[in-house]
Amino acid sequence: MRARQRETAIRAAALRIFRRKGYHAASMQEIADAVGLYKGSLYYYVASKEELLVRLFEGRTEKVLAEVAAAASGAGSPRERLSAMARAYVLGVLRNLDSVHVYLREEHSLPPSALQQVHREQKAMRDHFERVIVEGTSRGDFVQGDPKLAALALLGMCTWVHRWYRPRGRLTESAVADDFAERAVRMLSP
Amino acid sequence: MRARQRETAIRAAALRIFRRKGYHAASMQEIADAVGLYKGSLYYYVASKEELLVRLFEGRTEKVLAEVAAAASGAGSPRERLSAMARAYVLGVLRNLDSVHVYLREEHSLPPSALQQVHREQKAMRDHFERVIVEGTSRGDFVQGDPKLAALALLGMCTWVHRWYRPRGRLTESAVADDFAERAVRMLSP
DNA sequence: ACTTTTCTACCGAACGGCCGGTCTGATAAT
DNA sequence: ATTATCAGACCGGCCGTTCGGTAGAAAAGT
Repeated sequence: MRARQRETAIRAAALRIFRRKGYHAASMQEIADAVGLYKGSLYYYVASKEELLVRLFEGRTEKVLAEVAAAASGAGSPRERLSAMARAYVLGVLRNLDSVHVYLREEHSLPPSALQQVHREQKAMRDHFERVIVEGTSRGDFVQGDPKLAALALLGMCTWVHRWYRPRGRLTESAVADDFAERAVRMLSP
Repeated sequence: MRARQRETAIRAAALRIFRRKGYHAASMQEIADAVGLYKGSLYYYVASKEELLVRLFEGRTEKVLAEVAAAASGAGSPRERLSAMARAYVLGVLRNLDSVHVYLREEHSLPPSALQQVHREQKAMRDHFERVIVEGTSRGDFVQGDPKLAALALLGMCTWVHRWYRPRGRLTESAVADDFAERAVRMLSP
């Protein structure tokens, strides 16, 4: 009931503020102000500032990781699958800009165990791409080359959209995702 | 004389520490410890923590910006020039990993005027790439497409190397730069 | 040659302020 | 009456910053 909404509101405010100012520069007071509470009252919902940050990381990559995994092991040629993966990934980034910013920027403000989890997720994402790239290369669909480097190049290109995309700008999320999916495939095609 | 060395040492320590912990999480005490001074003594060399950060940004992009500009307006086909630009850019990133990390991560810890300067530099870099891409496209060397998006994709891919490159790892700086230069061209080739 | 002053580089204590976090008594809802 | 929720004062601690002081070298005066 009300408590649930509060908790959601607190998390949402924290995410917004952490993105804008960074975790360390943000104060619990600001978050409290944003949800209309006094600082002390936050601790009814949250054990600590750090725990709040950790919670913001939890489950954030689940959805896009699942989508990319599905595209990776779906039907179609490696080219088609890679395109779908890139598209899903870019859309995942664009639809969660605040999360992505915090996820990438505050990684090392996390306690060790949470950091490990983040690294596992990132590796899982890389592995999906690498697998499809290897497969496509062995079939001759993709140019020869270091598949690890290829995956990193691709993910870099797609991750970076979070730094320049403006939600109410010239381009829709879909337009960017489509364009980048095409580029991803072309980058690997002979 | 000695003062000069101290100042250099302070900046170097600050850069290292800002990269490892982030600007706000780092304390003047740590920087003082790293150079063997008391934190109060730092203020003999530096007006404030913020000024220290600003100084770390100063002139950081000058060299690579000049190299990329030279490659952009050099001889050769757009393909060759773009390749040289990407190579120069990647090398610039790889050879200044600490600076790049701080540059990208602490951008918005800067006072407004310094932030403006950073944005100008970033725009200048984008413009160089965009110009060559437009030229190559009009000559038919590159595929049709949004040149702004192309530049952003390319720069994203190349900038992202700072997140995964390990100086004493498997790959030399040159190997990565060469590989990425090739990928950059391929991404735009029909 | 010897004394005195000036300057540089640094010390180290202290300061005000804000931080994350705690505590308690009041309030509002049931 | 009981319980869930919150207001607001409060704490210790660390933060960036200031500042009076000083050792020692260099420069100037005699």
